[in-house]
Amino acid sequence: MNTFQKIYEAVKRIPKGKVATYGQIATLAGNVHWSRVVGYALHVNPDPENIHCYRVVNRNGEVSSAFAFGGKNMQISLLEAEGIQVENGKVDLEKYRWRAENE
DNA sequence: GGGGTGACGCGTC
DNA sequence: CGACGCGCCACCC
Repeated sequence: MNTFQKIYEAVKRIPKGKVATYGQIATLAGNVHWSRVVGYALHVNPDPENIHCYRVVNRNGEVSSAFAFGGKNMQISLLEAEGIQVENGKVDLEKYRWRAENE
């Protein structure tokens, strides 16, 4: 199991209508310090259809500005389509943050 | 083979 | 409360 593979698995675990932070993904993948690798892993995103990278937001709940797969607006639209309210490019982590430890 | 960078996170100043 | 630095891993030059 490669590091990237773990990250992808963690991202795929994010349920519909929920979002996860890079830190969450990094923790689920193995180490919280992999936050950078998580970003890079999603950057290469070999399987965007299965890897819902748009559900991953930074620690502030804000979508990545470098999300160039269709524009930041596209990511927000996808999140709203799942029932996630996005305000000013940010989501309410207190309400929409996926809590893996609660599963 | 070595060095620098990157869709980040957290602690400290 | 805002800004800066350090740490981790993988990829590119």
